[in-house]
Amino acid sequence: MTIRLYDTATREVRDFVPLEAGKASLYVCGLTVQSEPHVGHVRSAVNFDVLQRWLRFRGHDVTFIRNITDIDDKILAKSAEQGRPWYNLAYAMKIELDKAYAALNVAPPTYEPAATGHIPEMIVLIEELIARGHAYPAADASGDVYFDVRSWPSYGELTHQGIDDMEPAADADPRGKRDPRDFALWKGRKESEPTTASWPSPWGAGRPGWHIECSAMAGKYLGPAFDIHGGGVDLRFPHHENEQAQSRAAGGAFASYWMHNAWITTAGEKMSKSLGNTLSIPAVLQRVRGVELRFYMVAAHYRSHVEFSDQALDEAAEGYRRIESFLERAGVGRETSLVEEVAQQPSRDQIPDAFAAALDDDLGTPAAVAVLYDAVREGNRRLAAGDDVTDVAASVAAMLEVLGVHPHDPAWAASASSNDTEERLTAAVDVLVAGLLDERTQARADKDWARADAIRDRIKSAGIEVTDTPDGPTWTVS
RNA sequence: GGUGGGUUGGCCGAGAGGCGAGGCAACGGACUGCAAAUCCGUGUACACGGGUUCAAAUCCCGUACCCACCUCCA
Repeated sequence: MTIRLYDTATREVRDFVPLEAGKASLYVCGLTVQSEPHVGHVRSAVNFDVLQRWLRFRGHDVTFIRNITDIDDKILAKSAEQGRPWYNLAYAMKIELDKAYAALNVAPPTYEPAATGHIPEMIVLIEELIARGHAYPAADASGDVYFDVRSWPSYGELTHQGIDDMEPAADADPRGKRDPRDFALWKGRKESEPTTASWPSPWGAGRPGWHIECSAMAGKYLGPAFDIHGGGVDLRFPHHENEQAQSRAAGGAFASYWMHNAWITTAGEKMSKSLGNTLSIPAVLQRVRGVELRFYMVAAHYRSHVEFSDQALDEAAEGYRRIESFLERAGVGRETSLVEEVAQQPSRDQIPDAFAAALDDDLGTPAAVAVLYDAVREGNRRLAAGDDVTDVAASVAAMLEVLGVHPHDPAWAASASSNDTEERLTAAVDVLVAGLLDERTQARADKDWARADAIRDRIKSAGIEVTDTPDGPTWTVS
C-alpha cells in the first residue's frame, strides 16, 4: 500500500515515492516568531505532525526539519514598538510557540533550525547564485543582493504563473532592482536598524532575506534533493516559488512534493488580519482541552478551508468525549499495558484497513475519523451485550494514537492546564460528592425516589452530572 | 489583469458518475424507578440555469456569490 499525496506543483494526487526507499525527508516552514501563536498557526503543525506519524507507521524513517524564522521586518518593527531587543521578542515568542505545540501534542521535529543560526550557509548559497549568474548585488549602495528572476526561465513553475502576468509590484522602493519582481537574498543594514540585527557579509553588514533562509536550512539538513516540502497555502507564492527558484538555480533538485494546508479563518477573515487575541492558543485552551482542539483540526481535511467557530469546536469536543468515554467504559485506563504498548507503537494489525486506506489517500483524516467512530459504536454495542471489547479498544486506541489524540498520551498530562491546586480541589469535591452519592444510593435502595432525585438535583445545581452505572454512580463536571 | 480554491441537510464536515461517510443537534424506540450514558431507527442535502449519460452532488457549458495568493501572513 502506498501513500498518495496531493502535490501542489503538479496539482494532482500522486503516489509518494521517496528518493530513498524506506526513508522520507520533510521540510516544513515553521513560524516567524513575532507574536503569540493562534489556532491558524498550529493547524500547519498539527497537519504535518499527522503526516509524519503516518509516514512512520508506513515504515519510513522520517527526517523532519521545521525551521523558525527569528529575524525579519516584523520582528524588528514590533520589538522597536515594544521597546525591547528583537532577539528577546523572538525568543519569548519562540517559547510561547513551543508551549502551543506541546499543548497540541505536536511532536518535536528531528531538528528545528533557526534562521539566525545559519547565516554562513546562506552567504555561501548567495555567492553560488551570483557565480552562476542568477543573483546580483544592488546597483545602488544599499548592500542588498537580489535574485534575478529573468535569469531563471522556469520562475513561476510552482504556482503556474508567468512573470509577465504577475501584478506589477506596488513596491515603491525598488532599491536598485533590475526587475521589480526580483527578490532580496540579502538586505543591507539600514541606519534605523539595530546593529545586533546585522551580520557581516561580502556585501557589507546586513541580514538575510526571508526566502534564502529556508533554502539554506533545507539544503544543510536534507541535502540538495529531498522528498516533501510543506507549509500554509499562503506560502506558495512568493516564498516557496522563490525557495525553489533559488535552490534549483544553485544546482539542487529541491523538493519532490509540495504540500500546502488551507487556512482556518474567522468571520471569513484570515486570522492574521483579525483583531484581538481571542484565538490565541492559550485563549482557546480556556474553552476546550488541547486534545479536543487537535481533534477538531484533524476531523477536517488539511486542504479544506475551516471557518473556526466556538460552536463547531464544542461539537467536535462533544464527539471526542464519546470516544473517550468508550475507552473508559472499556476499562482502558492509564495502567492498561495493552494501550500503553499501542501508544508506543501502533501496530499494523490494530489499524483497520479502511482507516489506513483513508490516510493513505492524501491524509484523509475525515474518513479516518469516520472509521474511528464506527469502531466506537461497535465497541459500545458489544459492551452493552456484555461481550469482550479488548480488540476493539486496542484498535480505537491505535487509531487515536496515529492521529495524535489518544487521551492517555503522556503529552497531555505534561502540558495540561490543571495544576496541583486543581487536582486537590478535584479530590476534595470527590469526597464531598461521594458522601452525597452514598446517601442517594441508600435512598434508591429504599426506593425513595423523591429523595434520590432531590440529592441528584442538589449535586446537579453545583454543575455536576451524576451517572448511574452497574458499578455504582459516577460524577463529572457538566 | 494573472493564479488557485470554494458554495453539500438545523449545524460541522467527507465524497467526486450508480450504492445516503461520519460527527453534533432533533425526534421516535429499547434499556433505566426516573434520568444520564449506550444501542436501534428517522433526513431523499449537494448555489442557480442548461447540457452529456441508461444514470450527475460528482463530467461539460454558462451564471451568481465567497475566499486566497500575486515580493517577506501557517
